[in-house]
Formats: sequence, structure tokens, C-alpha cells
Amino acid sequence: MPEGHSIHRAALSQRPHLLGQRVRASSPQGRFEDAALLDRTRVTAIEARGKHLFYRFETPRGRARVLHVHLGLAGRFRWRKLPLVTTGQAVRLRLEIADRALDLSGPLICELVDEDVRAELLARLGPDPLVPQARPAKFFARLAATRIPIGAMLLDQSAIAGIGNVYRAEILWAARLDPRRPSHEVTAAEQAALWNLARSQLRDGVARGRISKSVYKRRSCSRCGTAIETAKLAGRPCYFCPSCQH
DNA sequence: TTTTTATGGTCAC
DNA sequence: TGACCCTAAAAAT
Repeated sequence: MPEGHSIHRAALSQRPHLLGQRVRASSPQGRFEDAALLDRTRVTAIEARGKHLFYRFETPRGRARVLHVHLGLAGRFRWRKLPLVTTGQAVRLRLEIADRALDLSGPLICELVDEDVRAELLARLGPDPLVPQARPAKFFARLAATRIPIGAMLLDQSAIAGIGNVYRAEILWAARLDPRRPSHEVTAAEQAALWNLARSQLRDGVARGRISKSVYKRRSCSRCGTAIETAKLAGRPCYFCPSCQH
């Protein structure tokens, strides 16, 4: 169930097994024909940015290919031990190393791109709170320049990368901000608080492998007991406490 | 056993 | 704004 924390967590858990390894690549499902181009190449980098993953593969002749993966709603990685017993009917991409295989199923995106496309995709993303050197200036500037509700802006990956529907609700609840508040009315202190909360909550998610929920899909506010409401923002329900979020 | 739902995103209207 | 894409788990029947 992927928001930014799951993506960074996937990169962290996969690097020890895949980096520097020559892999057997295939698409058991058959829907990723370019898997053949990755077969017998070496994984040299795994990069997580927002909800996107980029894998660099190098051929024996030193030619680099970039795999772009976005899990979307249903995408999932699973390690399997060899020898395999499953048919892999829904496995878009399988990467096999010595004793195990990494199966990717249900991704929104699984494609080979070149360096330019990778750079363009990265350029479209706002700062990612999970990247240590990321700076929030662009995020703050976007908020200051629009009347779009803050609850909608937090889901805009070009404003801030990696936040999904759960973190949006949790961050706004922790900041005590009404998700319907026009973004330009968010004060500088509140902007900073949102960035810091995004960073701490996402980091917690990476460490724990799950998101702790104080407001998302709760019936009542875990702070004041008021009935939780939802507001449709950016096309999706945003859970909030009408009593303590202003 | 079938239907619904989901922490995402794009595209057509 | 709604339809659709994909998959698997949860919920409904």
C-alpha cells in the first residue's frame, strides 16, 4: 500500500540484495517485453523519489538502461525463494539473483526510459521530505501562490512528492489545519510545520513499515472525540476533525 | 463465491 | 468530474 514511505522502504530493502548483482530479468505475465533488455545486466543504482523508483542497469559493454517503476494503487513487490513454485501469472517483472527472486505485480508504471526522460520525470516532482538534502522552498512558493485548498496541494506531486491520501490527512491533523483552507492563507510558520511533519511522519513510516493513523478513516477524533468528517479534495476524501482543525 | 475497496494517476468529456 | 487501469485483500452475499 504505497505512499512515499513504502517506495523508500522498497529501495532500502532491495539495495543489499540487488546492487552490483547481475540479474536474470523476465516478465512471467508477458506484459513487459523490455524485461528481456535487462536480462543478464547488472544493477548499479536504485533511487527513490516521491512515489517513483528508478533502477540503473548496465550491460557488459557498459551501456546503461533505466527502469522506471510506479506502484500506483495495487502495485507490490514480493521476494520469493528459489526454486519458484508459483506460476507468476500476475508478475509484470521478475528479477532473479542467486537464491531469490523479486516479483513486481500490479504496477501503474513499469517501463524502460533513457536518462533524459528520467531527468524530466524528476524535474516534475516537488521536494521529497524523505530525501535528506531536499529543501522545501519550492513547496512553500507553490502554496503562497495559489488559492487551491491545502488539502489538495499536499496530493500534488509537483508541489511536494510522496504524500498520499493517508499522510495528507495525518499531517493536516497533526498541524491542526483545516484541509479546505486556501493554501495562500497558510502562514510561514504553518508551512514550516507541514514540511517538518511530512518529514517526521514519512520517516516514521519508513522505519515502521506502516502509517500510524490518528484521523484517517477514524470515526472520532483521537484528540477531542469529535466525529470525523471528510471533504472531497483533489477528487478524494480527506478525513479531518472539524473541531480541532482550522 | 462474488463484490467492493484501496495509501494512485491519466485521460476523455 | 467520472471512467478506467491493475491487483489482492476485505467485505458482502
